[in-house]
Amino acid sequence: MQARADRTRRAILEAAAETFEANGYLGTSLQSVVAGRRVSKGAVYFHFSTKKELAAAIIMEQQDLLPKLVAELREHQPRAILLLLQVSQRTARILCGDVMTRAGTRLACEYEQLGGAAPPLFGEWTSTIERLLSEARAQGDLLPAVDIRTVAEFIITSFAGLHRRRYFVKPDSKLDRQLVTMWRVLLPGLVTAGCLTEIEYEIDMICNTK
Amino acid sequence: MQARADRTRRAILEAAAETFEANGYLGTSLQSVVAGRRVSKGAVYFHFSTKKELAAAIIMEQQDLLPKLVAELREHQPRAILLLLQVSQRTARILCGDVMTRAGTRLACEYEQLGGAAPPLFGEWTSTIERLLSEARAQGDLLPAVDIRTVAEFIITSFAGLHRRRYFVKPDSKLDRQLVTMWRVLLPGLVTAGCLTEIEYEIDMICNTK
Amino acid sequence: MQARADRTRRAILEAAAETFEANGYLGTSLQSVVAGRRVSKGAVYFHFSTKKELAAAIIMEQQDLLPKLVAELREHQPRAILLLLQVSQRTARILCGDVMTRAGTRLACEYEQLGGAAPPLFGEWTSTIERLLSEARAQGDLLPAVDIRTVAEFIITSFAGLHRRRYFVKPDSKLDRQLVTMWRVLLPGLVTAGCLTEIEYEIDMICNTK
Amino acid sequence: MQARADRTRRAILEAAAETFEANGYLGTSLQSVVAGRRVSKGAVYFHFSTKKELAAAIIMEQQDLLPKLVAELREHQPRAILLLLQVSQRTARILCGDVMTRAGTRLACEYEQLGGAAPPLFGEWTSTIERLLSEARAQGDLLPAVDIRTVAEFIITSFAGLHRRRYFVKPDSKLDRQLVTMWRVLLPGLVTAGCLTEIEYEIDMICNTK
DNA sequence: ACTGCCGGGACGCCCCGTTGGT
DNA sequence: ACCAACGGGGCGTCCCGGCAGT
Repeated sequence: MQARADRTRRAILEAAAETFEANGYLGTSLQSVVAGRRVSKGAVYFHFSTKKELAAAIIMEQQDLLPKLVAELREHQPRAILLLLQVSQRTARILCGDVMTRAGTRLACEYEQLGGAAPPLFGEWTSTIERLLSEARAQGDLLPAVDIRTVAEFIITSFAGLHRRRYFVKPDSKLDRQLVTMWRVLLPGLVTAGCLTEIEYEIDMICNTK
Repeated sequence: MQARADRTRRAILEAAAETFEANGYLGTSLQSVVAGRRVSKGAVYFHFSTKKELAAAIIMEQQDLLPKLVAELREHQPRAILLLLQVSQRTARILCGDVMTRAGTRLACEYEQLGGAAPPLFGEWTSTIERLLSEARAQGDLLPAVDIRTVAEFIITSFAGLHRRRYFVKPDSKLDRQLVTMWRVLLPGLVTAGCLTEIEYEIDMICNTK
Repeated sequence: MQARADRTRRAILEAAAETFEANGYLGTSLQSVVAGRRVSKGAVYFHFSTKKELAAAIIMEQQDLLPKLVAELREHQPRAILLLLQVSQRTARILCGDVMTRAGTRLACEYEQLGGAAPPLFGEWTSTIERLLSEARAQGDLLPAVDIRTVAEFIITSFAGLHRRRYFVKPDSKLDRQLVTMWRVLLPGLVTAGCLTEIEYEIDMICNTK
Repeated sequence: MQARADRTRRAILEAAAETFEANGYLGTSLQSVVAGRRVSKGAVYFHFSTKKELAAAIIMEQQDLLPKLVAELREHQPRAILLLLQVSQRTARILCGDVMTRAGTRLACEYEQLGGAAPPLFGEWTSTIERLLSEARAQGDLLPAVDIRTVAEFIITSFAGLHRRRYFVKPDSKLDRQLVTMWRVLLPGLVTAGCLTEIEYEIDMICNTK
C-alpha cells in the first residue's frame, strides 16, 4: 500500500503548492488547501504533522534543483560563465511552468514566518552559483574586482526579485526578456571585456531559444 | 485636541511599524501591535478603521521619500547619474535607521496580501528612478542599449532585494557594502566607459561618506 | 441655556427612538444612533449616563399615554366599554404615526434585555385597562364570567402582538382593520348580548373614523 | 462515526436552546452557549457555520410541531374546533416542558434580528390553524362573519403573546389557566351559539386534563 | 497501515459601550 | 457639549489531535 500512500502524499504536496504559491504561508489555511481538491485534512496530518512541516517539504523539493541542472548541462558546456547563463535560463523556464517550484521559492522567501525552521533553499542555490563563479574565475573570465560571495548573493536575490517582481511592478512582463536584461546589465560588471565579446552572441541564443 | 490626536496617531503608526517590520502583514496581530506599548486597541480603531488601512498608512508615509530626496540633493549635484547614486545611498541610510521606512517597504512587497488595495509605493519609486535615468541619458552618460523602463524596475527590485536579503541570506551583512557591490556590478552595464572612469572616484566617496 | 439642552435631549431621544424601533435594544449601537444625525456621542452621555438609561427614558415617555387618553376622552364618553374601544383606536393611531411610541413599546417588550431595570410600561397600561373594565362591570356591560385581571392582560398582550405582528406575519396589514377584527372576536366573550347589540354600530364608527 | 456526530449536534442544539431561550438571539454569545456545558466552540463551528444558522436550526426543529400534533390527534377527534382546542393545549404543555420549543418560538419572534433569513415558523403554524378553521367552517361550527385568515393570525399571535407574556407582565401565571381564559374569551366570537354550548363541557376537560 | 470525520481550544479582527481632558 | 481614547469581548475560523472505518 506504499504506492497509494505516495500518490496521496504527492497530491497533498501539489494541492498545498498551488495555495501557498498563490497566498503565501500565512495566507494559506489548511482548509483552503483541501477545499475543492481530492485531499482530506486527515490525510494531510497523517503525512505531515504540521503546517510548517508541509511547507518545509515543498521547499525541500527544490533543494537540489540547481545542482542537478548544473550536473546535467555541464557535459555540453565546459565554460562556467555560459553554464551559469544556461542554468539561469532553465531555472526561469521551470519556474514558469511548475507550481511546486514557484511555491518553493515563495516559501523560501517567507522562511522567517515559518519560524526560521525552514531549510535554507537559497543558501544551497547561492553555493551553487558561487561554485560556478569560482570556475569562471579559474577560466579567466571574471574581472579581478569581483567578490564571488557577494555577487553570488546579489545574483540570487536579483533573480528571486525578478521572479516575484510581478507582485509589485508589472504582472505581465515576460520572465525571459527580463532575464536578458538582467544579464546584459550584470555581465559588463562581472566578466572581462574579452569574455563579454566572446559570449555576446550566446547571450541572445541562450535566453531566446527553447 | 488635534495635537494629542496627532501624537497618538504617530505612536500607533510607530508601534505598528515595529511589528509589521518584524513579522509582516499577516504575521502581525493588532494585539501584538498594542501589547507592551502605550497604545490601546480602541485608539487604533479610532484612527484606522481596519488593519489594512493601518498598513496602507505606513506604506503611504514613504510614498514621497525618493522624490523629496531628489529635490533636496539636486541643487548640489547637477549630474543625474551621480544624483542617482547619492539618492540610493541616502535611502539605504534611512532604511537602516528608520523602522517606519523599513516597515513601509516590507508592506509594499506584501501588498498582494493586503488585498491588492495597497498604494503603489514602488510604482512611485520606479518613476523617480526613471526620471533620473532619462536625465542621465540626456547628459550623455547612459549606454544606448539601456532600456530605461526595464532598468529602473530592475534597480528597484534589486534594491528591495538587497534590503530584504537578510531575511534569507545573511542577517549581518552591511547594507552599505552591498550597495557598493551593487553599483560596481550594475554601472558598467549602464553607463559609458568615459562616464564610468569619471565617476569612479565618486562611487567610493558617495557610498562611504556621511 | 436650558432651552438648548432640552432641544438636544429631544433630538437624542428621537434619534435613539428611530434606531431602537428599527433594530431593538441589543441590535442598536450608540454609534448607529448618532451616525448621520446631528447628535454626538458625547451629548448622549451628557444627558444619559448609560445606554440602558436612554432606553428607559424612551419607555418612560409612553408611561402615561393611556391614562391621559382616558382622561381626555372620558368627558365625551361615559360608557366605559366604548371608552375602551376609543382608547384602543387612538393608541393604534398614535402608534402608526409616532416613532417614539413605537420604540417605547418595542423596548418595553424587550425589557428583560435591559437588565430588568426598565419601567413597567405595560404594567401601567394594564392597570388602566383594568380600571376601565371595572367601570364597565359596574355599568352592567360585562359578562359575569369575565376575570378582569386576566382579560386586561390578555388585551394588552393581544394588542402588543397586533402591533408587532407585522414582524412575523404580514408586513402590510392595516393596524386599523386588525383592530376591528380583534374587537369583533373579543367582545362577544366579554360583554353581554344586550350590550353587544347596543354598541354594534359604534364599533365600526370608532374604528373607521378619523 | 455518524452516531457521535449526531449526539454532539443534539447537545449543541440543546445548549444553544437554553441560552437563546433565556437571553434571545442578540443577547446570546456563542461563548455563553458553550460555557459550563460539554460543548466546544469548535464543535459548534463544525455543525453550524454561523450563529444565525444555529438559530435557524432551532427554529426549524419546531416547523412541523403543529402539523404532527394535528395528524396525531385527528383520529380521536373528528370535530375540527375541538381538535383546535386540543392542539393548543398540547402545544402549551410542550412549551412548558421543552426548552427547545420555547427557544424556537422565541427565536421565531426575533427573526428580524436574524437578518430576516429565518424560516417562517409562524407561517407554518398559521397555515395549520387556517386549515383547522376551514374544516370547522365546513362542519358548520364557525360564525359566518369570521375571516379565517385574519383570525388564524390573531390566534397565533395571541398564543405567542400568551407564552411570552411572562416576559413583561407576570412571570408566575400558569399557562394552562391563561389558555382557558383565552379560549373562553375568543370562542364566543368565533363559533355559533349552538356549538358553544355543545363544547362548553369539553373546554374545561381539554384544558385541565392529561 | 492509511484515511477521514469530528471535535477542541485559541486567537484575530472588528467594534461596542464607556470615560477623561477641554 | 465633545473629541479622543480604552479595554473588553463577539464571531469567525484556524491549526491541530483523537477515534472509527477500510
